[in-house]
Amino acid sequence: MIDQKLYKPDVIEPKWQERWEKDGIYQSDIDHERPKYYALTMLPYPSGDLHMGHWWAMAPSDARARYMRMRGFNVLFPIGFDAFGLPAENAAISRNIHPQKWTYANIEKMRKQLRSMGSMFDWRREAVSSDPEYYRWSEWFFTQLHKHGLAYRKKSPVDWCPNCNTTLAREQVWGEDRHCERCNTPVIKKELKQWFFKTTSYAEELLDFSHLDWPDRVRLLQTNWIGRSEGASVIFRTEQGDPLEVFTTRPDTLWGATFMVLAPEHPLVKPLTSIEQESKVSDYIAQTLRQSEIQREAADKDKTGVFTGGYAINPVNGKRIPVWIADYVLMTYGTGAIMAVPAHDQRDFDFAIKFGLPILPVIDRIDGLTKSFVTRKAVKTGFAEAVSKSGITCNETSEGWEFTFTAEKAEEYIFTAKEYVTDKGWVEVIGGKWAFVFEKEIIDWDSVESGQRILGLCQKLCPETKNYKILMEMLWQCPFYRDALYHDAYGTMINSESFSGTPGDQAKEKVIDFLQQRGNGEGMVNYRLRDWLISRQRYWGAPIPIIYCPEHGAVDVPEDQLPVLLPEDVEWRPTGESPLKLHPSWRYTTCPICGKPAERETDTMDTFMCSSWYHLRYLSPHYDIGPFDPEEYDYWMPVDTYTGGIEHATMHLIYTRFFHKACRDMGITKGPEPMIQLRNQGIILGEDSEKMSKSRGNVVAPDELVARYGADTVRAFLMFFARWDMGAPWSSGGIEGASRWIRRVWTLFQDMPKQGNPTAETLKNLRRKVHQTLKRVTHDYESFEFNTVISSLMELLNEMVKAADAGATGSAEWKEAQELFLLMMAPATPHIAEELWGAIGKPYSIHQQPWPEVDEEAIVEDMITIVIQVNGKVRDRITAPLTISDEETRMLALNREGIQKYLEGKTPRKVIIVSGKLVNIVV
RNA sequence: GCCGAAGUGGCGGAACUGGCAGACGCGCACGACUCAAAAUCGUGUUCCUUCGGGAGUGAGGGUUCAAUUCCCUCCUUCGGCACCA
Repeated sequence: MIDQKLYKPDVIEPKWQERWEKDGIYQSDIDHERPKYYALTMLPYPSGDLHMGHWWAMAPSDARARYMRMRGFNVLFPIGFDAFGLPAENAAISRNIHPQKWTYANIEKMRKQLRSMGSMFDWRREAVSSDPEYYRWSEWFFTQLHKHGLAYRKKSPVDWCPNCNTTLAREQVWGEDRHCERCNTPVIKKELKQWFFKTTSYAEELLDFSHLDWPDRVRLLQTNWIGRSEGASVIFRTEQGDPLEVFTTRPDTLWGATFMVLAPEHPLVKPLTSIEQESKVSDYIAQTLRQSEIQREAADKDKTGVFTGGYAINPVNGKRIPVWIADYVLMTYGTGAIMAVPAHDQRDFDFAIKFGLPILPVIDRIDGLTKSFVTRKAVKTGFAEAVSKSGITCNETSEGWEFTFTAEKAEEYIFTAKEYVTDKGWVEVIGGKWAFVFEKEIIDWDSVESGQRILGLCQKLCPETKNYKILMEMLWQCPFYRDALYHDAYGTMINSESFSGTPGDQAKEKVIDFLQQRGNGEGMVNYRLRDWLISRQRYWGAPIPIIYCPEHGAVDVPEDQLPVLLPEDVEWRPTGESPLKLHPSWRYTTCPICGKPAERETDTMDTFMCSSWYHLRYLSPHYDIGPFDPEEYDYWMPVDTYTGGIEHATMHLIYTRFFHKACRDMGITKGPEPMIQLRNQGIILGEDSEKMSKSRGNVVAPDELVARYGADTVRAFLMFFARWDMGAPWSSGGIEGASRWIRRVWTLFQDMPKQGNPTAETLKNLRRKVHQTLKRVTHDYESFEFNTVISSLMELLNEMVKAADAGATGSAEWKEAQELFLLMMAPATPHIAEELWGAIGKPYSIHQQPWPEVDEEAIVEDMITIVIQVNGKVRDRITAPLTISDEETRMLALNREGIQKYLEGKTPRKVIIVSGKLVNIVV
């Protein structure tokens, strides 16, 4: 008897796990009588140990899947392993274990650990991406994409990790020093011929989230990642006649394009480079490449660049403009070339000032800010006074006068300036109007040429300005002007021939029409998103099923020959070459078309390929006439709830959406999206608030906790101790609270019913609390607020303990309370719930019971507390029946003794009554 | 620099739609049980206080009878992007 009273998770947990497994209560099969629910948690990588992060991700997801099951859904909650990838291969190199052996041993260990969690995984549907029966279909998908023109091969510079000896996707390169995602080694560049998937073909559709219930945060991350920008492609020509295409978001500034900048890697750099500039250009290219190897990003932001010696023709005005190269133009974005509009782009402005390139404003300022700085020798006495008559005030400094006014005043100002200007200087107007007033003439600065003429005149009058190459450089020296020289807002076009005067809101559109008519360009949308590089120079991945034939090129391995199996006997040399390249018999084969000698592709696929469709393989992991059984697909897909870490927002979650859409267009899948609802959990940090890692020694091992407290306690604590979507640093002390709670529950259910005479009120209150809790818990499971599920159950337990003390244990209300309590805790702590469910004489299994219904009537409080405030401060409370009217409330409140003293005999100015809640008396 | 999220007791966190801030738990203190300790149970626990009250949700302002909640400015932390044409 005493034994029975002790809570022994190490006994009851394995007992129930075995029973559930034996009875197959978590096997999910097609059942058209019940609504389906596909709950999916992101598949783990078999690193060898199930860590706290896995539990944190999976246990609450499991609880919710269980809850949905009790709600009457036919729930599929599968699991599997993302079993290809680098760590296995690194282990092979460093510890001389075959990746396969390492991986499968890890999987075996993790299966055990996962089972100890007591989750409702349907293990019959487990899929392992490194099984030939799995990667056969990864290869098959590649073939399909290739056939439909969505997979292609191109030579391109790739990021290369010298430590992992592999290509890295852009997404796998992190930080300012551009280090490898996995091992933190700084990456270098390498040119390789690689396979890509055309994710960019789906860029526009990927921006449409209208079918998805996904967190705003993820949608925003994806939107930024895809990086759509609207503008135009404009075709310039080099002087030699080669077309030079640029992408610009500001076609309205075309007349201000005073030079061009190409990425150093741009193919036209060579033909454009003049003999004189050749060495400088090649030096610069070399320097850029070297820098990118080290820390190009971290380098100071000072613009660097070199003139090629070549020129291009601006298609709108036929102007001949110099072509430069600079590292701030990236070959990987747009066309790798830009038209530089220094007056309206910060980077171009900095570049032009630094290298003395012409700057011409072509967009009017919307704020009209106009400035003029006048030196003493430039004007006759009385100038400031004369100007002040126009209502323009000035700030006098030791060197002269600073005038700030609006564009409307400019003409009047210039008129006055003309009267007062001397032959020793000039008066300039900049910002809302660009003009220089000399004694002999007024020159509008409306073209590059007039700018140069003005500068020439200034240099004659003021020899100190001799060093300036361009007018803007001279103005830039004056700090007073800085905020008026450059802007990037849309505004009325100026200095743009017949387009001058076009309002800012129409400018872009009109210029694009004009370009289109003349065949010089067109409206265009550009994306930051790039195609997905899937080639990996590694062994432990799904082989890319391609054979290179000298005659027929890249030929797909025929479907009936899939999978291309990984050879098991490979040699490990950390040379950077895939071990597949070193394998003599595997590599050489014959062409499927002509039968002549040919070579296999030796690269394998990125593991994101495997994880892009695992949710489909779960449906029928052993199906061998297709990647999945269409019948299963039609029943289960799409995934209803997908849970996992936010860190996959821009990689996995974009790839899997792309994959689904591409497959849809190939007739393989259906519907717009693969996963309808997405919820992200936060991250569990170490107790020191740092990321858990072996090197920091702050890793919390779930196995130890399970051994000490039991899985139910660990599950309950994980659900309770922090907001699931936020995560938090681990708190080792806190688990005691969950443990205590579990044991108190156990104790309460072990106690024999006491004799007692509970009052009707006690029983009513108990029932009310039970149903209030049910309402809350139901809501919280629905909305992934797991911490308050547990805290509500803790509150209920406290109430039940009180009710038991008040003698309620023999009542029907008590019985109901016990039942509902167990049903509510069942998803969170499945083992103890099952055990106690049996103990109170209910039939096995609690996990096959329906979720209870809230009795709304039982929830209603009959007596309510109304707060009485005076001037917004709580001064008193009254208890009143629920049915109390506002007028009664008012009278009651005003007549309270405790309130009278705050009123000091004064009549309240206003009394606000919130029915049944609060009275606020304003005095 | 740009975009986004968060900031509440000693700690994790709670608070529905603008209506009693601090639920629940940890920790701590005191008490009961015990030879003793652990466990368990009970009581208390935002701060200040002259014990009347007063202050208080990162800081400052605003709207309102009433603000953790709405608006503006700023600070800090975290995440993402970053010469994106």
